[in-house]
Amino acid sequence: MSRTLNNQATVDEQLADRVRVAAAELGYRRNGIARSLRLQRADVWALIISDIANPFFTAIARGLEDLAQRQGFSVVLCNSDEDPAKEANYLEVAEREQVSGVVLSPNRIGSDISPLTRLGVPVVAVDRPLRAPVDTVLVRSAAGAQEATEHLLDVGWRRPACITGPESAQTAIQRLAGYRRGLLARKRRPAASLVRHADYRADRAALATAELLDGRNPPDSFFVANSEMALGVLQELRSRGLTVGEDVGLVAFDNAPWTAFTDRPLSVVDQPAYEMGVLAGNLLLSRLGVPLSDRPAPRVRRLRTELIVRESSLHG
Amino acid sequence: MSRTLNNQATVDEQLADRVRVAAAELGYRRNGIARSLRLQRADVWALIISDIANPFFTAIARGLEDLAQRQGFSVVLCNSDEDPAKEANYLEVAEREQVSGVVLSPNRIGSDISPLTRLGVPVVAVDRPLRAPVDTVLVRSAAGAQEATEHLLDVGWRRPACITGPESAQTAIQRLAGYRRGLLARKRRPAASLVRHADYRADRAALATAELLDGRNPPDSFFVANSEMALGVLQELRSRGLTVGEDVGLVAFDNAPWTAFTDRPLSVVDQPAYEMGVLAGNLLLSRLGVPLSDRPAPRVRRLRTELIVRESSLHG
DNA sequence: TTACCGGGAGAAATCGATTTCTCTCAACGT
DNA sequence: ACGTTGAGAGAAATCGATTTCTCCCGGTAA
Repeated sequence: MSRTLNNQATVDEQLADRVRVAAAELGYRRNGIARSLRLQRADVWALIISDIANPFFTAIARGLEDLAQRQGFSVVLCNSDEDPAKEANYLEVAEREQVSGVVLSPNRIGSDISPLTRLGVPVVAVDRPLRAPVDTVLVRSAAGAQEATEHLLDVGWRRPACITGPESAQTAIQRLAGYRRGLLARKRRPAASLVRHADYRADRAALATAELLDGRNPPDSFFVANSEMALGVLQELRSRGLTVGEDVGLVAFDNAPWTAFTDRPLSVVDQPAYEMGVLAGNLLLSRLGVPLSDRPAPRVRRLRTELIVRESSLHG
Repeated sequence: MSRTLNNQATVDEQLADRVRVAAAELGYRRNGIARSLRLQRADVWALIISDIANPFFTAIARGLEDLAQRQGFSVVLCNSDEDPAKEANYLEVAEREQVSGVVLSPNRIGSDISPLTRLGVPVVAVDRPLRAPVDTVLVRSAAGAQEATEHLLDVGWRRPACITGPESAQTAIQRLAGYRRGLLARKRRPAASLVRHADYRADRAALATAELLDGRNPPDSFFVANSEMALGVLQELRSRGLTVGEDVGLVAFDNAPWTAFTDRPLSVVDQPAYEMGVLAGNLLLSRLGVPLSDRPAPRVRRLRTELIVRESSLHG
């Protein structure tokens, strides 16, 4: 039976046919659980992302899933919701269910994945680094931020501010660093008074914008570290009657679908999220059939962003 | 061992302690696969949604997951991507892995879930009905559309158009029907020339908008059946120099995060997506421990929408 | 004192697909 | 004609947790 259904060469074709016919007639369905138990693995990957409502992560999910599907794997999507406890729970679920691979956007750099690595389950970190030595897919956030900042300066804005994420987030740190480098590359001196850490949410970004604009030496433009915060910035600017791409310059991270449709369309730093998902899947694949001892050293891949200039960064 | 770890009453506490200590020392981790094989079920629910990039569905996912987590279940999220083949594949995966329940937003009313129901795995349909007799969570789309249309008329718009989804989508049909009822309720005669079926995507909605505006008797306002199409409408209006909430009225389905931040903020029909997820989970729960024969007849729950009036529907 | 009852724990069966083992039969070479 | 080889297929072992079966022993009642 097993030999027939898995198309082993040693089975007489005539008998195999009879088996298949009988199986079809009886409505036989193979039990994936029993199969996994015997094979010590499931044809399932887990993708544990930190925010299912963030289009950036859902794009990663699509990339990973399209690849997985082509390779005969299914993807279990889990939402850790930026909550370390939930993340730990899902890592445990992944371990218990013996998925064959895990892609994770870790909440903290120190997230504990040892139960998985101990069992030889390959783990790939995406978007954020992990202290543990695993394959990692990152974005050249700093370079993207630098390019965005230089762009603002190049089109004529003189005092770009930076609204970045929480200090606990690697991506926020990188984007701030890139902003600073952009200023330096254009012979401007970075000023701490032009930098605000928000929490990647719209509300706090709106507050930060207000603060900046009410400061002694207000900025004339903004580099914003993600698209949700850009919404907050836009709101605050509008409430003051300021138009982006005219009175104020704006570039934000993330090429969310709606960014092309706001008034004015947003200039954005596009992260190759879909490709990140595909790449993470390929890294997983490259370790799947391979015994622990033969596995290559962990690799870190850094993908380039692309600056998409629309209208919000135009200089009036 | 099993008795200890599952806290059976019949185990001597002292022995149980020794077992637990030993288990901890050896780094014992229970094999969820073997457990599922024996118990003939996994503590996993599958949620098969049709578009992971749609905030409406991710909100359903959050609701379902929060409930599941409280009940000790994990949620496997699968993305059918409006593709019947993918949907069928994931239904099969769910069957093979013997998940204990499935929540599905079916691509077609005729989607075949018989393999699951035959095994006694409860299925709940969300957002869209299924011909098969299962618990279903729907939105009172028609009522929401009617309310939105009446609102447009009540604030002074005289010729609202309707841009709805494809004719194959139940939700699109419902929303169109609601639009018609709204007109009739205010003594207006629905005109086919003011109705367009787009495909729930921005591009086609932009085209439809252009068509309507270029018609002989153009509309002065729009009821749009989802938020992504609203993006397309906004784009087309802006390219013609028309401002919503001033020159043109607009109400759209879906309270997406960005709708509050566009210029002007969009008046929307808010669907209780999170609650739908919770409700679907509760329907699943109510059937889980119950033998097939004792199960209640399938129930259909219809949730109310809420009209959120912002500025895009204001009459100039 | 003997018979019975019941708690507790070790041993064995169970779940279903896969893999390994073993046996049969036929073909081939010497 | 006999021994060897190998293909093919049925039987049995395997994966690991749970559940059932069995047995032992202490306590209680007759």
